Amino acid sequence: MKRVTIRDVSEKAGVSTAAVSYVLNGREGKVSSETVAKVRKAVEELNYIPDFSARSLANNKSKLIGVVIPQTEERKQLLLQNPFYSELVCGIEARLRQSGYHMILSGVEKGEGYLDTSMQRNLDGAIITGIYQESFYEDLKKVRMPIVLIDSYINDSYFDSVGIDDELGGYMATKHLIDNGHTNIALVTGLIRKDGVVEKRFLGYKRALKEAGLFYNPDYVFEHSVTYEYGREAGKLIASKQMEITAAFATSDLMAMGVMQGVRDEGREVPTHISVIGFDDISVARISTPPLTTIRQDAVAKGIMAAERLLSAIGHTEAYRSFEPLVMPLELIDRRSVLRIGGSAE
Amino acid sequence: MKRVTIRDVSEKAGVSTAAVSYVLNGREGKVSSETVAKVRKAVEELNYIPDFSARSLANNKSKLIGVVIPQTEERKQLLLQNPFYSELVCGIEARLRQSGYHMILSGVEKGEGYLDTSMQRNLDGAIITGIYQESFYEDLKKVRMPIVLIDSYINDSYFDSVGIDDELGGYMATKHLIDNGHTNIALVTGLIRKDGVVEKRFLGYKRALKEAGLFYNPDYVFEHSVTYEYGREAGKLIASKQMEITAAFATSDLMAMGVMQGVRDEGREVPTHISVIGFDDISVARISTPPLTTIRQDAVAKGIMAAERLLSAIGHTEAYRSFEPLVMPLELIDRRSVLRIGGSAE
DNA sequence: TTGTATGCGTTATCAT
DNA sequence: ATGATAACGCATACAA
Repeated sequence: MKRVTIRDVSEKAGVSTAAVSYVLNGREGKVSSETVAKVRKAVEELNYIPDFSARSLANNKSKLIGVVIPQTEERKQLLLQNPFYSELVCGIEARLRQSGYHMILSGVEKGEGYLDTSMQRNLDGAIITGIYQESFYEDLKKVRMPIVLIDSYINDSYFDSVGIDDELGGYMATKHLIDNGHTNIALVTGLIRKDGVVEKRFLGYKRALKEAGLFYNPDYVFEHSVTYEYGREAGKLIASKQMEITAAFATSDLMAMGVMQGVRDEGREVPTHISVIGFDDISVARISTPPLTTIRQDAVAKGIMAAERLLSAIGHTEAYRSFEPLVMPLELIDRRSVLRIGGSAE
Repeated sequence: MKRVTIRDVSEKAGVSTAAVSYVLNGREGKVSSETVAKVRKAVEELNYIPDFSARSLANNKSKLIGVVIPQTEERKQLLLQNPFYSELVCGIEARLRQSGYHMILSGVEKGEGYLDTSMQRNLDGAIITGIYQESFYEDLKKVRMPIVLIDSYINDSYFDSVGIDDELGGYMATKHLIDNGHTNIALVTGLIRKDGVVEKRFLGYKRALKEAGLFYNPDYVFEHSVTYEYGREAGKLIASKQMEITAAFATSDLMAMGVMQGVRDEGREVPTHISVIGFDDISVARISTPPLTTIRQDAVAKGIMAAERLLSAIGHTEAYRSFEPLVMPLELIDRRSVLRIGGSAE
């Protein structure tokens, strides 16, 4: 299929390429309505489709957004297995497409930069989730394109960001357990990295403890990787050891599901023997046995808002730095995995 | 950050732009090793990054692959909620990136073409999953780029394809139930569309029935949408009605999970009262209660193979039509959701 | 082996 | 209002 160029259109319509370019880009005010009609007709008949590569070369706009999500360390595959990221991506893509943008979805080798990609592709902007080493963000800044960080506590006014109040979330979860009479509460979590979301949730956990006059016991924190498998392992430990633990706060639903299974592996029941509360409210949380009590955040909405912000930043050149970080709401979803114990009042 | 061009590099190195282009594109044979060294040095020092837009304009190669997956009808969001697609995408992206390609992931409005996108972006190829109207495929062919279809029974030698033997899968699942003494077997499925995968699974279901001398009873097929919700509804019907149904084959795990819940909603148990077998082996199948017996396919591998085939097709210009459709293996994973009933042998 | 010049499709500048 | 024409950055055919 031979490519139809803007020149073909201009010839067919009997006008200049500039005129065609004008009507194609909505600057119809600069051209007579008669010319507009002729051009539209020619475009239609020739089935003209503009070449974004050429366009990008001419004006440095690609209508392309880079979306980065974390990947598994071993197999270098996207972390889409975690439904949380899937939903995020769904939201982003839908919103972007609605405005005529496309999304390049990729992971990034750890330690490697994203500068190459952004420059090669003339990206109009990027949405970054996950947490990377500092040099990664420095690179990003050099490119001078709008960037939205999701779930990042990088404190740099260059970046716009959307997230949740993770500290509050951790507090809410732990408080809920405490309100139900639990005093020996485990924390099951992925690696607690500086400025990461789990660190904040961890902080919230400690705050709730302290507020209730409970001691923080380091032996009660099970920290490893954000996987079902590790959650299960932790669950086994919690259920088997001669510990007084009666409840666990898992910093992600994926892990919470594992914890519940681990508890069962040891012949004990959730919530009869061990109560469990998760974080995220991924779709399986609703359908697990028992249905998981959790802190809900709306991942799809998060993705949509991130895209929204990015698009608006792309529109308003250089004025985009003025954004306040966007903090999305949280909600406690009380299902069946937490048991009220003791005789404590509400 | 001012863009460093090939001209900057050539000047710094004291050679021509052609020389730079040669060493950058691996045609080092055309140039003295001394020049190569000078160029490499200059590239390094200037931190030169080629512009893919320009490259694309000059030689019609974009290093960009279009990946299309189905989307929800109502909200126009990607079907990534279904873990099956997530895994597919993971595999595709990982393999593509490994070869220096990027992926534009998108859904496509129903009825709308993909021709625009492919031409605008100068895509080097595309991977399509899902089933679309004929005109969609016709458009695709016009662009004359390599295309791999996943899970499609479009019979057109232009397209390469990777999939599984869905008929066999349906047969295996149904046969397994029959082998366990079941004779009244329901089918719970999404819309049975011509040339779609579920149609084939449906055919396999009927073949197993016929082979066992069982009658095909249209009242036993529950056909609607591929969702947990509908599965649940069907499960309720199956468990409540005064039917003789003792087992159900759900054409996707997502639905199978729903069926199990629906059965429970009616106060009955899986597999005690109703046996359930699914399809796909998504990750939650392993951790459901009870763990789901299912027909396993490896979605990640499917994605990797699709990407692999596409890349190879891109390499061998126009010779790519010679491919045989790739059929990936299937495996019955026997867990705990199917009960052996009656006194049948084997 | 190396350099020059042209084309790729579009936008934007500048005359007309 | 409209139409030439020069970038944009790279690859490559061709000349040296």
